[in-house]
This record gives sequence, structure tokens and C-alpha cells, in this order.
Amino acid sequence: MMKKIPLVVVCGPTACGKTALGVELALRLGGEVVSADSMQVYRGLDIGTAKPTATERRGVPHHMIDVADPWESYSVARYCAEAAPVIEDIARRGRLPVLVGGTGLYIDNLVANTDFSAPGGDAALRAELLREAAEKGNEYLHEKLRGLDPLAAEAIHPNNVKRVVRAIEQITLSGMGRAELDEKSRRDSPYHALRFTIERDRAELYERINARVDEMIKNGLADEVRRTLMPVLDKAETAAQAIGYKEIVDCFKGRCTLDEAVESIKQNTRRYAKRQLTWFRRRGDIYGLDPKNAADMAEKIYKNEMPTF
RNA sequence: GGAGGAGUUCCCGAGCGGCCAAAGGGGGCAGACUGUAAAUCUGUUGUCACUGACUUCGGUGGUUCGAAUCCACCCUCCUCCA
Repeated sequence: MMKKIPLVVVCGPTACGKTALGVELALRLGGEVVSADSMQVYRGLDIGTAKPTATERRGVPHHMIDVADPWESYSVARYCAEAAPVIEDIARRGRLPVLVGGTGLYIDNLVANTDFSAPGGDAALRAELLREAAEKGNEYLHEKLRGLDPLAAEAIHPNNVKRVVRAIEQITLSGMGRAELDEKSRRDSPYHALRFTIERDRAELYERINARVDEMIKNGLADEVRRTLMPVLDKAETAAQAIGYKEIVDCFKGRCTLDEAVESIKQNTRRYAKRQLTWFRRRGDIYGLDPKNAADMAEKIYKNEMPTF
């Protein structure tokens, strides 16, 4: 059996300080940063995604940032397909890959080496199912799923149309139910991953979020949205969902004032952070770091003093 | 000074004698999550010894078997007249 690739993971909610810690770790451990962020993949979406600046990167190479255009749709599958070789390459060069990001779905599937080769997507089928749900109701579509894949139907709430659609799509395209697909998608992981997060008080985290949004606005977020997203809005399926962007778009479309948009960005970011906390919390293998000593932790990791090692 | 209107649970806001711990929304909190995931969805939200009890609807009294809902006075805010 091949030796596993050591992988340091810095995850956690937005604005908790992942970027700085990741860079610090990379500097001290001779590593390179691999971003695990579903929005930083997009070129041009810089300010609103809190993409690390050249200064913040401190000379550390960053990967999986700016790898797609805003009008492309992105996905976990694509992320894993692209990030895995990058990590392998870093390791081959004798450096330590440091995975830094807040997109739990991407991180977990990358680390688990999930096989996404089986069922792709079918835009036409999705549109058709979506229309069916709109016309005949969520329950109708859910019943349809129940007929095809009872186990999946059991696990997915009828109102979660997006998931119901995907489940129907999966079984239609592959002939396999979700349980079977999930089973087949599991592979051995080539990584030996150590996960860290930075723990902060909820109130403090929310304050950091609010302050950062104000900072983004000051740094020209609205202008960035006008330049990079507005022109391609109708095609930018994934990118148009980004917090900080969709709200400004609403403002440009006259649906709200700029102040309202800013408040909305803060609100949505806070809720997003909360969902991230829930996601990461359910994993029992994430080592929580005190923000005050986060940087010093790098030294301990380096010296193999971390309890999880 | 006079005439009206309003004060409801964290916020907005319905309720207008019993079915009210009080609709609905927001926010908060908790949860789910394998090809849109910064997305999508769910639950919960007075307290407790929680199939029951207790404290809430500006304040104090009163009417009533029973009040957030009726009456009196008081306090605060709004509109109009002076």
C-alpha cells in the first residue's frame, strides 16, 4: 500500500481567520495552500469572496483559486477532480499541502476521495422535473422519487426540491439508487488528513463578519459586481449565488437600496457561518484552536506536539 | 388646552371576553447535507419538575365563573385642532 499524503486542513466558518492561519502553517511547515472554497474558484470575484490578496499570501503559492470563469457552473465533482492532482503534485515536490477553506462539502469529499465518475447531470431532465414540481407540487415529485428510490425519498424532505430532483436524476441516469451509488463512490483515501478549525465566540465571529462586509464595501465590492458579474449574470448559475454579490445585484436591479443590500449581506453571511459551524461540528475529528494562539499552534504541529498527531 | 389613535412575547405585527403562551413574518438557536453547497431544506423559539403547572399582552385598580380582549384612573408615543 502506498504511503499516504499528509494533508493539513484548516476549515471553519467564514471570517474566523482561516486564511491567515493557513498561510502561517504553510510558511512554517514548508507548505502550499490549496483553497477549498466554492466561490474563490471564480476569476474576478475577489473582494466579496475574501480571496487572499498577494500581501496576505506572503509568497506562499495558492492553488484552486481563479480556476473558473463566473459564467461557468462549478461543482464538488469538478473541484475534487481538479484539486486532487494539485495536492498530489505538491506532495511529490516534497512540500506539505495545506487545505484551507469553508466549503465543507468540497473538503469532505476531497479528503474522502469520493468517486464522482458515475452519474453526471442532465440539465434538460432537471428543468423538466423542476417544472413538474412547480406545476403539480413538491409532494407529487417526492412521490415520484418514492416510486423510483424509496430509501432516497425517505431521507429527503419533500420540500427540498433541489435534492429530490437530483435523486431522481441520479437513479434515472445511473439505474442505481442513492444508497448503492454512495456505496460505490467510496474509495480509499490517499490522504492522512489533520483537521483544524479556529474557535471563536459566536458574538465575536458575527462582529468580525459585520466588520468585514463593511470593509468589502469600502474596497469597492459594488464596483466589482458591476464589472465582473452583471455582464454575465444570466449565465452565472453558481457564481450568482455568492453572498455579497447577489445582494448587490438586487440593489442594481432597483430591488433595494445599497444600505439594505449591505445589511442583507451581513445577515446572509452570518447565517452561512452558522451552517458551516453545523457542518463542521458533526465531524468529531476537527481540532479546535484558540485564535489567540493559532499561530503558535503551527510550531507545535511542526514539532509533533499536537495531541491529534 | 381640546379631539382622536396607539402601547402585545427578542423585533415587526394579528388577536379584540373563554378554543390564547397568543396567528403570520423577521431574527435567534438547533439540525440535515455525495455533481447548484456562499446553495437547498427541516425543526424549534416564555419558564419549569414539560400529555401538566406557573409567569406574560404599558401600569394600577375594577367588572366577570373567566380578560391581551370590557370599565376607571395613570404613564408613554403619534396625528389633528388650538
